Amino acid sequence: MMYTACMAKTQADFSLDVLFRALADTTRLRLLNLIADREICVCYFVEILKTSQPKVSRHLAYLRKAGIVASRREGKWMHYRLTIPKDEMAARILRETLRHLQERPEMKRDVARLSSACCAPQKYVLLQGAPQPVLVHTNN
Amino acid sequence: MMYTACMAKTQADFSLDVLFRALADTTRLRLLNLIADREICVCYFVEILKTSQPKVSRHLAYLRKAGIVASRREGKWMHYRLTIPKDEMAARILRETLRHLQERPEMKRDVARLSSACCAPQKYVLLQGAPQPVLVHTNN
DNA sequence: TCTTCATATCTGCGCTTGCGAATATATCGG
DNA sequence: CCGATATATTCGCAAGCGCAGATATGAAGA
Repeated sequence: MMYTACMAKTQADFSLDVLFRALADTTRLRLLNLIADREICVCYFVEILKTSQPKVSRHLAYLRKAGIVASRREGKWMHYRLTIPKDEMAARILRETLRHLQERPEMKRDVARLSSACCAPQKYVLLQGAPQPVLVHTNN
Repeated sequence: MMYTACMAKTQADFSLDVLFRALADTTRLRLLNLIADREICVCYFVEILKTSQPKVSRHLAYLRKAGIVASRREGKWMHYRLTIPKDEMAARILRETLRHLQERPEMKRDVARLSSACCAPQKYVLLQGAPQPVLVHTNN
């Protein structure tokens, strides 16, 4: 039987290493940190991480297939948000990880850059007219 | 500058994704679970995981380079033990992960098999004369 | 020194992953 | 329908990883 990351979402056969593979990349950790407590659209990731749009999309797709984020389309824009895995242990580890990430200087810097980009989107050509990130309540 | 996993041990430039890559494999998770609270020699891993010795050695080397385990030679035998990373966040995530692993049925089964192998090593040809695992105190 | 045992490393192969570049899809306004 | 914009996917390549099998190293004993 072929085994893909997206099949690991059920409680019974979830294996932790799927989660860890998803977390084992700096770009994805930065994305997750930004996404942790707000719904945010792709163009902001591109702007904050100062990287290419396909790269961001690819990593977001990876996280989506791993069941950690979900997306929602609103017109031209795609909004991404965190989805806590059903598996209790995975959920705990993910929450703990996000909590720790938020203490890291580089991660704080990303969030700060996001705020300033939202306050002055006219400075960022790509962000003009883009829907602003929205803080959400998660059971952190 | 070349960047290798073993360089990530210092507090300053430690990146979490190194830890996550080390955890992103089922064999390594099983090894870590067995190693979590005892010092144990390679031949037991081979016997419990029912896999090849080179495979076990390779994964142990991977964990060693990631700074998660350390080894000690005693005559012919190599003993492996857990080493909590210096980085506080990595340490916490690792401890939390190990705690969770211990609740998983497959992981419990491994530990049970280890006990029975230790109680009756004469049943296991490869383990005759091998030094028995020793429980250790970690700051879990 | 020769042999044996325990463990580590190397070799070659296939699979996965990450990347940039190019291209495709989807939505919107005209 | 057409062009522009936002995002996703595909392609080709290079690097990394996991594996089995073979070989090397290191320690102990005859």
